[in-house]
Amino acid sequence: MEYDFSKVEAKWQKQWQEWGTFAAKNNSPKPKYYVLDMFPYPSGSGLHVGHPLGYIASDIYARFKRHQGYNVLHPMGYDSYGLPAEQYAIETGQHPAITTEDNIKRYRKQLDQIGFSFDWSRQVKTSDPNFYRWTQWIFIKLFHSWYNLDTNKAEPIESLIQLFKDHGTKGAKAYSATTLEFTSAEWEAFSETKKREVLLEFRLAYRADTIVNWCPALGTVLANDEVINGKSERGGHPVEQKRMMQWSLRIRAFAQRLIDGLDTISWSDSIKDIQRNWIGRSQGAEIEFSVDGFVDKIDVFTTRPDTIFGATFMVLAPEHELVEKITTVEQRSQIEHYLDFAKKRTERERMAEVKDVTGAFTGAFAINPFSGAKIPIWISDYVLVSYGTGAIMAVPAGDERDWDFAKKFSLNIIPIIEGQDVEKGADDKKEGIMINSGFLNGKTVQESMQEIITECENRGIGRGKINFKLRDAVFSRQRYWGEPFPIYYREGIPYTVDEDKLDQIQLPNIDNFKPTETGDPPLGRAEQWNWDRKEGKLVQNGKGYPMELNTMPGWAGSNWYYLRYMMAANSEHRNAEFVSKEAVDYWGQVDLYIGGAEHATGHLLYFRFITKFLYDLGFIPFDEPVKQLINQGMIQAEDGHKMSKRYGNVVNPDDVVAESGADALRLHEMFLGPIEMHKPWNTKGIEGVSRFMRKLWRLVHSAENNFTISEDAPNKDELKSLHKCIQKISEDMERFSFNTSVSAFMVAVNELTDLKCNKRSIIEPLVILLSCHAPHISEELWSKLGHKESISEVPWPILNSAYLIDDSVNYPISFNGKTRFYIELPNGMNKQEIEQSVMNNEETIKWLDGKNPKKIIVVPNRIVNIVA
RNA sequence: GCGGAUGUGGCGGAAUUGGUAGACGCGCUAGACUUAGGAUCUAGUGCCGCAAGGCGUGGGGGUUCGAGUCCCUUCAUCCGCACCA
Repeated sequence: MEYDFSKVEAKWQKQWQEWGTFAAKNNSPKPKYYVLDMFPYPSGSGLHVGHPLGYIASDIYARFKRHQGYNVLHPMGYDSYGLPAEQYAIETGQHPAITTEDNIKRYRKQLDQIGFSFDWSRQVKTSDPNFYRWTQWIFIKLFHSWYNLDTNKAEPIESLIQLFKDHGTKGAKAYSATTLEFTSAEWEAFSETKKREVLLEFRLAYRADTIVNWCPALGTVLANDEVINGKSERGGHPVEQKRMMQWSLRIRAFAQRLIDGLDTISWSDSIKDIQRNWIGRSQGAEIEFSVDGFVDKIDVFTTRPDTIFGATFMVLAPEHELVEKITTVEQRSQIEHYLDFAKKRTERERMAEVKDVTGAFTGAFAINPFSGAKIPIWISDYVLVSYGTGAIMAVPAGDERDWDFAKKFSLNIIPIIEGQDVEKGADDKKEGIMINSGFLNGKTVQESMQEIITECENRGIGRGKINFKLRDAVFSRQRYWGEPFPIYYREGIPYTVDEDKLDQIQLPNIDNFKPTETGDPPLGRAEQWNWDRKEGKLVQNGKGYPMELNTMPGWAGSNWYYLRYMMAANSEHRNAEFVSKEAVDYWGQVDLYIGGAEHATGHLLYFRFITKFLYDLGFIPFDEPVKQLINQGMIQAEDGHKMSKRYGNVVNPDDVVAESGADALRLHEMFLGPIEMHKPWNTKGIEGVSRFMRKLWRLVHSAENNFTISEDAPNKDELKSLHKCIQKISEDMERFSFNTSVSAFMVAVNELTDLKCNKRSIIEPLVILLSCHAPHISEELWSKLGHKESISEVPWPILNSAYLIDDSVNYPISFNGKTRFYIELPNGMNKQEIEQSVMNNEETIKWLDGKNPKKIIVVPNRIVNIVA
């Protein structure tokens, strides 16, 4: 046997562990670099060959940065709370804590044998009480905070209470979903309970009766990003809309900052666009319409206030609060019929039947505040209660949906921009000259847009307004395997457990993970799940105050886990703070984050939000978690399908490592293609990288497998091969082009094999270059070369570009852009000299065939093109 | 419908600023060594053609001495959002 990878790899993995080679130090004179992976959910099926792709890439980069002299933080952990473990528990009765621990052991074993340079001493598990007490602590901070629109940041709730005391609601520009008005005297007169109720409207973690995604099969509510096409992300079960009392996080308050922050970070355009789209900012105006015969007004949101003279009817969402009130006796049965229809229609049906216009007339009329016209008020489910005001002014000349609606129900269509043909369809272009629009006639669309808003403001019936699609994040789940809320209830009002008592609020042990017979979440089965305030501990049910029965969603822990890694395992503050000031000041933002793009609207949005929140409160010195993000592509199965147990096409990295070794797996995964692309696995192809490593091994081993190294001085060709490789690998590292570096290694070893080069001065730097991709064989050769320390912190080889320059250049000679032959010319000739040599060449004369060239283009060191 | 990405040999892919298209690897063909080889080595391998030569980066057009690369247009595939007023 030539190179015994299994022995060598096991040896170095053990050695690194003994040496503590990859432990990051929290006090180091070196510059810091933080390379983070998205930590895995430890599922029962273990890792397949696609999972380590991003980990290999980040590991290569982390190792590269160590060679460059950085103090690198490269941690790993487990996102160990979540649905699958609990589903498994319901099916088998196995406690999720046990299965999760088993899965973690298996993951660790799988990860270890790939040779990652993780600092395992900093490992986090989101289901570990020492971790989740800080997830609970952040929740408490959210609960006790509000969003100040004056300072444009989150602040402790005490400052809002002070403003209410001093000035009532007049004093505070506070973000809230509702509009409340009271004076300071009224505030002071409120009961304690009333005050708490009012504050709940402003807290960043709040409990409210809202329409949520309810998944009956999973028995829990889900956040918007956990619902894909009307089905649950986990399990693919149907999801319905339901009104329920739930905890939410007021992420909407941060919508604008979440958009603005994208300009400050290097993430892919596609992820940024997905987030912008999801946040869904749109600029327009909110305008008030009065209802004929009622004192009530209807607010509408529109992005085209300029078209208001063309608003010939109005449409309310079926759930709009005024529908009941304004419906006339004659129209009552029709409206009730439609409400019934709309209620029964599922989200999926509604989405599938977009083309099919439906609606009903309330019998009521609104007054167009500008044209003065009486316009009919309809209801239809194409208007969504959750967006804008749940009501629109319909301008059929300018909006396709309004046009379809008007056509279907024979409603009036008035052209408002010159040249519109309202018989053919709607025209939504923002250009042209206004007509039929009173004082706007003759003005451009752009002018009118601003004028109408100004006029609305003057008349007190409207104002400019920005709307967001982003909805607050539903934060409670009717599940067991998650963080318990540090919340108890007095008279139905939520109170937080004191921060210093959080060690008491651990997930209680139960043995049945289904909802209770009364429909409560599984925590309803816990025997001691009431809070004794005075003693500061959990007590038997029936005593004290009842605790919250919901748990937090799967993504609660990943909101902030990257900060916890900064705390060294032996830090004295570890149990006193979620992260120490020294640690977060030193490590700062994550410099490089690698993970899947599927988290674009979930984790990657939520943890930006929580980062901004913690920044506002002064706990951390930055408001974006990650400077640079890379989304690795998926490795598909060889048949082009997604790798999945269902198709039986899963390739297990354990098998690959057993058969070809960890270095081969690492090199092969990188060699498959660019890190961000999806690409199929190729079982045969791994032979190529294995051959490459054997070839490298043979370069410095005799036929009898004895290590042989020459101390001779290198020649020009050998130096050129090496320095070409230094240049290529260094450039590839900076642009994360790990596939091309593998080919550069192969080129170098092929060339050195041809040159029969086993010289120390060439092999040593080459092994350093390779050590990021294939650390085991590199470490072995490094030690054979006589070094006692690990290769991992040896300085990166320095490029000398003088070695790259050749004595001569082989010029392709092309005629009209087509290469015909080559001429070898000495390096350093100027344009005239090159042209002279080419024109005197007999091949050139032959190809010119007596003609005079019209033009000769000489690009030194590149090409000569003759235009004949 | 809106937004984003990707199209290059039999396959994965390379070509960083417009300058030798197909690096590197897989596969395939032939040969060497071998009792044997899924080991190793040598040579070859974009397509058509005996050759000279011609054609080639999804399709069509353009700019340029020169285009995979820039511009216009079109098609296909994948991903995200979707009656968002």
